[in-house]
Amino acid sequence: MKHILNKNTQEVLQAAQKQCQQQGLRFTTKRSNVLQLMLNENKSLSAYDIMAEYKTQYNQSISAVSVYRMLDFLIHAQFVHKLISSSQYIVCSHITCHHAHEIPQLLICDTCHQVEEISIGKLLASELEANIAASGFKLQRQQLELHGVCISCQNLH
Amino acid sequence: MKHILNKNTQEVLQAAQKQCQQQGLRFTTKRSNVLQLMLNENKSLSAYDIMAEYKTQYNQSISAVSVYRMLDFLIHAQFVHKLISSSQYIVCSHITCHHAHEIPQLLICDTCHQVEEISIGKLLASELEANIAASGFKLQRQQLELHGVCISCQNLH
DNA sequence: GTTGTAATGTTACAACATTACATTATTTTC
DNA sequence: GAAAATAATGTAATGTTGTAACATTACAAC
Repeated sequence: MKHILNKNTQEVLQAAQKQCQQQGLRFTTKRSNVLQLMLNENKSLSAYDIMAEYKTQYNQSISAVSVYRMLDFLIHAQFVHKLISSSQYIVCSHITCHHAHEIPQLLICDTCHQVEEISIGKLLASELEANIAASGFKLQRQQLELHGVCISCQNLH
Repeated sequence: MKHILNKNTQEVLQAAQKQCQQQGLRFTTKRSNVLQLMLNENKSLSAYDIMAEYKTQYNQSISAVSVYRMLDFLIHAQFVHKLISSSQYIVCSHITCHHAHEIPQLLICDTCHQVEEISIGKLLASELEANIAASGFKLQRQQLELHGVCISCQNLH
């Protein structure tokens, strides 16, 4: 299944703001700045990367704790994914989409840190779940993170 | 597919020793101790857990650095898996098996830290790979980590 | 404007991991 | 078997990621 992906940063920011309004969440300047910063970088970033970039781009110091809190907010609002496997953070590719979010399957390039987000097909998802249910196991986090090298980095050598 | 799983600790240790001999790897006392310790605990452990357990079980202090080095060794020898998502380590369930290792699918219980290792079916694996190959992405780490609650912990409430 | 709640700041620290260099143990070579 | 080479382990310092506890500031509701 192919989705319409994020267009420009402004559009995504406006969509985010609108969604927050509708849900009664505060889309503060700093939260918006962090999201904007992450949209500009086209790759996953650590919390400390974000802290440094914030300082650079907005000429204002921000503490690590604040970054983590803003990331928590953005994750709960479903604007950002945490990559557990690399302790990094990336904007969700589907902020401007309106369909329900499926199990995200994240292809993480270990060379350039770009992340491609594809949704796992319904069939595949149900097979995986059946495979798991056989053990009586109850899934919590539904997110597949797969590490490798993206097509651009393969071509570089 | 169901495999014969590890039997008792002694048997696994002997199998490990034999495999090291065949490959010219040194299965030192401390490496063996660490593996034994991990076999005794029926759950995943952090490097610092292992350090503490080592002290308790062998009445000898060992540094974090050494633990990490021994874990590296055990991982390369394919005796141990690293759970990226929780920064913990667990003995591979297939040390005494002789078939080629398939993509491990690890069901990690977030309550008791027990890990069930099931091998992903060939069909499912090829579907996943096809899904990924469509993006030109080249997989590196082939390990699926799935978090949830195991059947025993569900029954406890 | 006062008050209550949410957001952010500050400080301290916990947990996980690596680097650099020293020392010890084992193997190899002669 | 002694010297040299290599592998394993020890020690100290530090880097990275993340959280806890509490203070302060900003904003919304009344």
